[in-house]
Amino acid sequence: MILVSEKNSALISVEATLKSGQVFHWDPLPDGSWIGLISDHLARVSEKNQRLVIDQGDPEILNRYFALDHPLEQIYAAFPKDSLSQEALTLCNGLRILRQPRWECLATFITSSMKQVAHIRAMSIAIRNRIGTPVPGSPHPAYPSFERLARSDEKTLLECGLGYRAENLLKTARLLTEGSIDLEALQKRSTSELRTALMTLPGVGVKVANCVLLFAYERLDAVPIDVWIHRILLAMRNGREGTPTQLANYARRRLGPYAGYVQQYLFHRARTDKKKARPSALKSADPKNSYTQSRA
DNA sequence: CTCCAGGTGAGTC
DNA sequence: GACTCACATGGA
Repeated sequence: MILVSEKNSALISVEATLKSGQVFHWDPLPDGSWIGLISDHLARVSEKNQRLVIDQGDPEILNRYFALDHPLEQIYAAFPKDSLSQEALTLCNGLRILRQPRWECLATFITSSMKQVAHIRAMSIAIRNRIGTPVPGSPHPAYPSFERLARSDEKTLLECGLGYRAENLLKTARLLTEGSIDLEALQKRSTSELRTALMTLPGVGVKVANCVLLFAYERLDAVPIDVWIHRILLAMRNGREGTPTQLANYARRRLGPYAGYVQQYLFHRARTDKKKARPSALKSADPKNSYTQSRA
């Protein structure tokens, strides 16, 4: 057992990080630890005193994956001062934006459209069980490479519950196999060039592209705007609607230099809120939603 | 039963 | 650019 983050005291909440809807490839074990695959690298981790404990796996790979070098103090200092952002910060303290393998992240988010987090995970596990490559000790096979997935067919993916997303995932896997786009080489491009390139792939619109930018390319200012974040932005604007472009600009200004981080805290907070912050709850004149009055 | 979910792409103005 | 609509699936 290795206490990785002891030296630099890197704060982390493993549970918030792994359950925040940025990754779908970890399973909780009865003893409180988590087992998962990073590509085909098997790892088991747990948490002690808000520090990462590596029970199994390569520390170098895991350090990088869990982004223990992200300057959380600096990121927290840059959080907006409104009460909703500050509440999310308190409730999700230690949540880190991962550095995920590009393809896995891209593939899972192509399947994410109009699906709940639990469904996305279910589809991913179905794909892994069906056409993934087995890894000894792992509860599920590794996610198939794009070359491997490209050799599959639409019928198989439909049987994994993908519905209309099957065609998009298959086409994207085939484009990558043909070499039309090199996911690794794209790392060197500017954020906007990278976003444009990703959006040429079937099933990748601006929201999925921003997820991949944030979760796999370390563009910490990228803000995916899904239905939850859309609702929150509206509340921050006192209900004032806007075009997608206007809301994106607003989010960037309002959430600051680490807008992607703030967004993930807001997203996780909203989804795990015991009060079940449904659309109606956010729009209501409930005095608890006092953040609607605050300004950064 | 209806409603919703980490949206996208095609058609249209 | 922005708006409208269809698109499969499964849980609440």
